[in-house]
Amino acid sequence: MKKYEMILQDLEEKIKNKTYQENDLLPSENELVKIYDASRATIRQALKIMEEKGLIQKQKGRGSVVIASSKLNFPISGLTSYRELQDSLGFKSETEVIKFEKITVDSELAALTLLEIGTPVWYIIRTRKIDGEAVVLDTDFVKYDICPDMTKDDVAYSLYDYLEKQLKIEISFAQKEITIDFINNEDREQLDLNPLDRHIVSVKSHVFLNDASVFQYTESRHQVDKFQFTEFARRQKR
Amino acid sequence: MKKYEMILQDLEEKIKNKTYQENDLLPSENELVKIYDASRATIRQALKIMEEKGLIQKQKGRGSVVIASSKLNFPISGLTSYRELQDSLGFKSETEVIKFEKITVDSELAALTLLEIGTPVWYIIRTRKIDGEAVVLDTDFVKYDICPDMTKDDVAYSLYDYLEKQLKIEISFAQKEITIDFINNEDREQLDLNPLDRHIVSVKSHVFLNDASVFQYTESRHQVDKFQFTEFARRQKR
DNA sequence: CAGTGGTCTAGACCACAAG
DNA sequence: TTGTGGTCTAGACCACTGA
Repeated sequence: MKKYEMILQDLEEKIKNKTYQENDLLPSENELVKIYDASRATIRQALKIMEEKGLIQKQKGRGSVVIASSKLNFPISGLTSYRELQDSLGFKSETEVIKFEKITVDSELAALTLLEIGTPVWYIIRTRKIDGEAVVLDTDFVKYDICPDMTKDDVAYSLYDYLEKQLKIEISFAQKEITIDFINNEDREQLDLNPLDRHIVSVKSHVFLNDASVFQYTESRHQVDKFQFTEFARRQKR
Repeated sequence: MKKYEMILQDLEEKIKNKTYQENDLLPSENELVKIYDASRATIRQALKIMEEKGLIQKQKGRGSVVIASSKLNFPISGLTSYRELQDSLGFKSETEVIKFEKITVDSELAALTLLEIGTPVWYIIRTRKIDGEAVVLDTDFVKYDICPDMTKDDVAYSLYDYLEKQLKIEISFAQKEITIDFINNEDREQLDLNPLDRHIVSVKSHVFLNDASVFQYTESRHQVDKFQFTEFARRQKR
């Protein structure tokens, strides 16, 4: 393991431990240099990541404050898959695979997915049940060439788990869009919706690999009262 | 201006210019060292920021690819205020200040805002109109001590503009939560809602200063069909 | 004032991608 | 094999904070 990762891990542990408490200052960078026998640049790399994660807030001339994140409810934000989310919250959940087939991108689909016309893709539709109630409808288009041997069972568990852990594919970033759409016939068919509801939350994502190519397009449709999205956001300097 | 900021600005300009086109590789870090007469660490600092902004994707052993962001619709994400959003989209918008008064945080409000009981705060309610239609209802609690001289006119234009540009307050980060709530009486009163709608999008934010203290709590309630949220998210390594 | 984090330099070795 | 980005070092000066 890299040195800055070890330092990072140790500092995170000590924050969980309450060795460093909320609103305390961490040891100064120069002290951390001595503690971990590392250069200041290496220490700063670890601290940078902690700042991005929302664990500390650095202040020039003062030090690094441990952020009172326990006051805040939730992991923090980012690109999180359904299973990870459920695991972290401890809900019982099931996935039903409605459709699992190989198709080819046509012109209409190309505009939606940003994949090129003619690209073979897996076309996957799944419902997600929590406590027996179908609350999420997922539609996925995944580049076939990346994962030709994928099976129905793999996607029933977790698509991301299969791609990242089994195939060691490196997912790099995603562009997401959240909007509120009208409920359509398929939503009614597949989900357990309140008859009075007219709307559904739609989360559309383009997911990219390390080489900056699109490899997946997903739409997740969530029952409105089961939906929650949290984000830790740093203010952009312009 | 700092050296890495100048390099950053120049590279961003050259991407907008199409000097460096989408899916092209930037010059290598060692070439950039020569071009800008800087150390590699300084070059890397500029590139790091570009990667975080979603402008480039770095690849070990290959180089830095310019991301095809023009395929994607929208600025990118982050903590964005209403006026900035409207400016960037070129909509005509008006703000009406419904309430603007000084109150003191009681125990109920303390739990909501994470401010301490007894803290004096500005209590502000505003509606946002686009093309004459009231679509957003904002409720703000802002620490009074930070901005005692604030006026109704300041918040009618833009709260963030006043705090950041006039008072030079440095907003550091925010924790946001998006949920779908039931429409309440105040929503009906203040917003131009479809009578058939039962739900509204609620965006709740705790906003923090550089010293990691809460200084504002905001709830924005958006008419469902006018709401859109986009995010550029990098995959977290665990 | 002393100590902090922010910026910058010049060098080094490594793992990885591509030809 | 060559060149890339990733990691790491040892040093330096600066602007800022708080006593």
